[in-house]
Amino acid sequence: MEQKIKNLIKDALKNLNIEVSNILLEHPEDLTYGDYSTNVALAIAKNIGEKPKHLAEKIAKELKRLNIDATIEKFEVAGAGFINFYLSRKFFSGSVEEILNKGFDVGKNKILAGKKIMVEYTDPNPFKPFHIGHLMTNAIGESLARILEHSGADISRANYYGDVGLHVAKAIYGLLKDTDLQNKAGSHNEQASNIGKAYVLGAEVYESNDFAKKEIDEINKKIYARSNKEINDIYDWGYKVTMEAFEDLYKMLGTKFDFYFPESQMAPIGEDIVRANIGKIFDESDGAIVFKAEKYDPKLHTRVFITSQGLPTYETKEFGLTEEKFKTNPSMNLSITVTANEQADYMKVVIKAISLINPEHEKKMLHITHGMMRLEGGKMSSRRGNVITGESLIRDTIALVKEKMDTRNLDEAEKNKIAEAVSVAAIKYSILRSQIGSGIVYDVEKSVSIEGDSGPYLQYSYARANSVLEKAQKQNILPDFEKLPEEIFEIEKLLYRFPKVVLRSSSLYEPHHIANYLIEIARAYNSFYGNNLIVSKDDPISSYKVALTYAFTFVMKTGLYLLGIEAPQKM
RNA sequence: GCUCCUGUAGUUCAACGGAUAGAAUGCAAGAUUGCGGAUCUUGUGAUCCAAGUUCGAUUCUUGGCAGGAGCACCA
Repeated sequence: MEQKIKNLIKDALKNLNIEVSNILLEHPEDLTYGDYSTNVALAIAKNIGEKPKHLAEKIAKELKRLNIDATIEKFEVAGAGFINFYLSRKFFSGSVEEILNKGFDVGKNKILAGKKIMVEYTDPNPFKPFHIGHLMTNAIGESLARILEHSGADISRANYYGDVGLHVAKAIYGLLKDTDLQNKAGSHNEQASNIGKAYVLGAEVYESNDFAKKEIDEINKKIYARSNKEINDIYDWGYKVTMEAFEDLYKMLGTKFDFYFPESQMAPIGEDIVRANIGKIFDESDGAIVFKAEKYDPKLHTRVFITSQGLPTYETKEFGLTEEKFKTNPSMNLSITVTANEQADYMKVVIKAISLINPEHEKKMLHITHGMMRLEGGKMSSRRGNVITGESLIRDTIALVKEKMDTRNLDEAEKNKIAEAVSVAAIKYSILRSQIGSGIVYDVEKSVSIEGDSGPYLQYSYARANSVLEKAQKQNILPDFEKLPEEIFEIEKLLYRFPKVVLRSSSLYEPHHIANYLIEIARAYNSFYGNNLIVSKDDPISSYKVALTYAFTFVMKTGLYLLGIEAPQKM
């Protein structure tokens, strides 16, 4: 449709002997301005030396002479020189029919067809708590992965985790000091939670107590060397249960990773590359191997790649990770890493270094950063340990959802499943509703109690539409396009725009456009629902309203899927 | 001190350089003998400041002010 209108405008301009390479056609924000709008007259008026409005009138006149089919109801000149197009009843019923044909494939496009893209996100470390920052990265990464997939990309999901390092030593120190925390009686979630506590304990004394600090450094060396049986046993157990606990969370959050990259294996790969380039790209400074990025870009800074003690830093490991990613996926077109924005500058330095060694890799790397997730009450730092864990946040949210739920025809298992889906929706929607760059303040109470701008509201709209369809099925009213209403409902004017919203989210790597769009269609559908009796034997257009309801459910469920949110039939 | 990000209704967020700056929530008023009241309808209310570019700036540029993040052996 869009192309059709563009061609029409092009033809009209040609008749006026005007050549324009790029015609901007957009959906006006305000539906009263029509379904499509172009500003060509405004854009070219100056070059041609005419008043925009006058030129718009001329173009409109020319459009009128062209053969326009029945999908366009009318068009008119408005404002400073816009030409607005109003689509017809026929177009909208056709678009609803198209959505029904596509089903859950609605909104798919092929702009990334044939592209292999890896998305790395979440990245929690074994032995450390999975905190709400990980939850945020996961929500964003999973949504991006699904959106890009919907655009035809061949997506793989990757997880990078610190299986060795000081944080492990801190946790093991804690476990050695407080052996109760080694209790293996509970579920792996409970055991992982104890290990998290042990980490907090170790992290605290590392800062405050020099003696403990030395002890932890010793443990760290023993972990690397695997020289102590007791430490090895604790390590193997702790590694296993914390990783298992993460998998439980991923399952609940709807993520399945294809690749796991452990830091311990990335480090030597990176170290080889760094050491091979000392004197060329890397310099020695105070006994450490550093990269002076400011030599190449004044906005960057120097970072240590190998410490004066000879240990590779995170920078070097990232180097190895990049190498490994491209090695395991030779034909990869793009490697996306999602992290919090505190790593933005650090990553720029690393990527700069990579560009000097392997410019091909650098061109295919994209770092997407997001703001902090905060709760009422301020800061959190995983190093200091005063964190809110992802699991506790979900648990608290579930408790609140259960209080609010209408439990009439549900058994306990079903109820739990739905409460879980609603809670995950509440959290994910709070994260994905706004631009990912800036931080969010998450208020558990509000995320579920807010009406009208929340994940649960979207799910509720979907579930209610499903009830309508159930009733229609019972009365044997099937979707049909024979008899059409005269009125064009707002919901119809929004539903056909879904593919364009997906396209936008996908090309800008911004999930929030979909979140905002879903709120719009939920509101429009609820309004339609409130003002119309949809299922009615006596109403000749009931079949069309049922078709419209089906279309809404397809778009809503697909949209929620792209945000990583489940849409239960009932709730 | 330097670098990056963000400043929009009371609050939380939108707006590919375009029209009367959209929603949600809050507040005020109203609807429901129908399909799920976690609903619907109406009203209320905002671009941090100052210059510049442009036919047109919330958007781009510069300078302030305010908040967040980062800046050498942590990740």
